[in-house]
Amino acid sequence: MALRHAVLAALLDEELSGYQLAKSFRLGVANFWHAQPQQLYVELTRLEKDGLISGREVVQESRPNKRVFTVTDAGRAELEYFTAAVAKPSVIRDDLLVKVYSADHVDSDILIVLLAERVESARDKIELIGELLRTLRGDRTEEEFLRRGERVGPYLTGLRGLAFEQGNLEWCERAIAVLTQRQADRDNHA
Amino acid sequence: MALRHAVLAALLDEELSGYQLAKSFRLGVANFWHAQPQQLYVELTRLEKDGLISGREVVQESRPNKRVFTVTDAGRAELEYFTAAVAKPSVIRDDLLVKVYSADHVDSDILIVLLAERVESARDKIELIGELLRTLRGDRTEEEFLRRGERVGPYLTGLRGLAFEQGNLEWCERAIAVLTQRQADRDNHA
DNA sequence: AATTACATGTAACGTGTTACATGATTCG
DNA sequence: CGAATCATGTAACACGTTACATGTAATT
Repeated sequence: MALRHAVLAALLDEELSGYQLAKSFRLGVANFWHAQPQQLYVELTRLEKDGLISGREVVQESRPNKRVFTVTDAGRAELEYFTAAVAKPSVIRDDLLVKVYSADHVDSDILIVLLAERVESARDKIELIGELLRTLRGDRTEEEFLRRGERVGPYLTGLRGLAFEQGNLEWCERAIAVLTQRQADRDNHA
Repeated sequence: MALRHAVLAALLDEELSGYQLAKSFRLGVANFWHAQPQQLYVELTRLEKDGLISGREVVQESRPNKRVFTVTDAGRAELEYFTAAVAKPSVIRDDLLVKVYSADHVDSDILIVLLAERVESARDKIELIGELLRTLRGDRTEEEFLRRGERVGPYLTGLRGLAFEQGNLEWCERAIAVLTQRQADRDNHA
């Protein structure tokens, strides 16, 4: 059981449809849990069947109808139970790092291009999370919000995501510099 | 295909047995790819069957015999092909962050304990990676090593892992401070 | 007119985790 | 004498990804 709790957490403050949930995953939740929209629909079905969330149909005009979900008491209990259990170590999987690990055996040019692309996507992500955080805290300062605001949970995880992407950015730039330098040295030598 | 390339990358510089590979994953590779030892044995079998690595039996006295593996030319080609392909965005999954996301709805005491545990494991990890990096660079300075050393790939990914764990550490401490503060405020109010 | 956003699902397949299974040797 | 290290695997199950499948409405 895994995605299950991420979904429950995402539905705690807001009643969401599968589609909106997917959006929420792309933004906030993605900082610590990835899921394809399709997987979310499957999970929502399961959670409802297990009585941890309950759905209700919302009729819309000029938009397809949708089903929105809220966490039930049983769902809240499940989340509390989950929270009390020991946290498994975090899982990371990153293609790009696999490639960099092989740096001494593969073409550096390609790596530099891929690293530069990652720099760009990190920048975008930083921008996005920045907006999310601004929205959450409104016109309060961060200090003030963290002290008295509602929804510090999402804010804190947002901060982690932000730091992660900044780490990505800095590391990618460093890696590009190193690989470029080595390439220049090698060329001079030849 | 996923773990497959991480294994190939890990076997590039060194001939390793399944057991040693598992160790290598716990240390260096774990910074960007997680795998259970069991999974590695399965993957090694598959890779050998596909001709991407080749194994040879090493007879040992006073230790069980083992099979060590090297990457074949086909394996190297496969890695190069993989490297040239676009990198998928990195995947993160972290139980602890799911819990913190729910911070406004669950017991903070538990969260603080879990965060403190994570601080400890981050410290351990930082220690471990530090040693790994020192081993890799020998008596050279980092600058010097990155410029002229062999095996900069593993070194660079090590640096990323280090920064990641330091980010973890700082963030956990911040989160603990925030949650503690809020709890104190709430108690004073009551 | 085309693209993006809204809206929801199923089926096949690939991947990963956990539990099960075994056994020798070394270190504290 | 018990725990950790060395050493390798299988089987059942859980989880996740990709491809397939469909259709309306708003925006550019």
